[in-house]
Amino acid sequence: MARRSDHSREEIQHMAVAAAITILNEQGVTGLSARKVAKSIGYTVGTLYLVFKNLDELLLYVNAATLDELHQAITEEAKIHTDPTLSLKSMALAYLHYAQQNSARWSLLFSHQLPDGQLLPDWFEQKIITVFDGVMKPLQQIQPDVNEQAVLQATRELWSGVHGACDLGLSNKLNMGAEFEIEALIESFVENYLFGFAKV
Amino acid sequence: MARRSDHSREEIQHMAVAAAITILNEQGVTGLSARKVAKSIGYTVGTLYLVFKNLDELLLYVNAATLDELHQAITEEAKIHTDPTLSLKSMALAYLHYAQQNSARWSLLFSHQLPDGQLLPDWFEQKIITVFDGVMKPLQQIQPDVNEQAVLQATRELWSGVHGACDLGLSNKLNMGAEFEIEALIESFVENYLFGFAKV
DNA sequence: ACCTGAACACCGTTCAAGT
DNA sequence: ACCTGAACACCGTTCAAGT
Repeated sequence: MARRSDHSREEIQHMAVAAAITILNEQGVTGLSARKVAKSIGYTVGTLYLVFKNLDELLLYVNAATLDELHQAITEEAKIHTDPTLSLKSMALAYLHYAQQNSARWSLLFSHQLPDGQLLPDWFEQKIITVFDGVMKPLQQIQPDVNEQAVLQATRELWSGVHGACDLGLSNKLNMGAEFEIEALIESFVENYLFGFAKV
Repeated sequence: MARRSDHSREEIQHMAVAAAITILNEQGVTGLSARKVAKSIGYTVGTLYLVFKNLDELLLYVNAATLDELHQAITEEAKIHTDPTLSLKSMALAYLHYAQQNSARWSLLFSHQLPDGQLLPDWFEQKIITVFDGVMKPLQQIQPDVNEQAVLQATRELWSGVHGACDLGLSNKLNMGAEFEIEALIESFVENYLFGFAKV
């Protein structure tokens, strides 16, 4: 031991991220720890700190992968429809379904906060922008003459709503009776918001 | 030691909840622990487990107090205006400001999940309903002829949006340029949604 | 009956020491 | 140069023992 060079720095990083995702899926957010990740890739905890600044940095890479998958899940839905309202509705439902099927990863993506008030790195912010861009296009179709700044803001307004509904819905904080379903709520929400957005 | 009876069960519970709130305000969610709460009220950790089933139960009471305060902050705003749209706008802003000023407590309220998939106790669900009731009244004013089921759902649609905007906005996940402000975004969101809600 | 203190099984993070 | 193993300062939770 104590000198192996079985894997490069980058290989260890990738292995760790993959292991973390598996642990998240199997044991949830609270089941994840640096020690478990290290054990699962056959290294000591110390090695993880040779390759990542700390656990937060590892989680950042995990969240980056989640954000990429989320983006893919949403935009795949968008291609099917030519009507922008239908596109946005099915994108919203795709967002919900991704959250339902990957609840631990989805919840880590939004609950994880860097310490102090450290800002997210630029390449991570870029990924967020890319997701919003996918939502923005159908909105531009609906209101082609409005200035870009307004569409940018509307994108965030609409997506905040979809996100909030998924978040509260999946954590049972909407007090939904059996009477109404989260899918129907999200569809109706998108409809109502878009009607207001199209009013100008 | 080992037999004091300085305080009743209920007194220790209240002291613990108050201490937890102070720690949350001073050290944030990650700074809170059962051991710190115990130390701060002058008891051993073990005593906490005589009075609460576990840490989750203590946090539930902390969250109940937060929910009460949130409700009060929101409904105080509602009384000032007679116009329902203005009421809902200022309620949304009151929600945002409470979240900004009590970020640790607000974030615990929504991030805390009971283990397994245990359901929230009835008295806690009742508090959630009470908050939604405050939002529901102005919506009923806007659409007095629509059935209650629809207004119930619209309440959740609207409030999910406000919640999502606060959540993403305060955790810097909206990728807001300096160009637009979270307050303006929330006001515009409420306007757009209500326009769609009033369309029927 | 009430409370403690120590124990158990975990954490994240660091770093001297080994090869 | 790369990795380990042990240490440090923390966790939540339990429970025999003390008064």
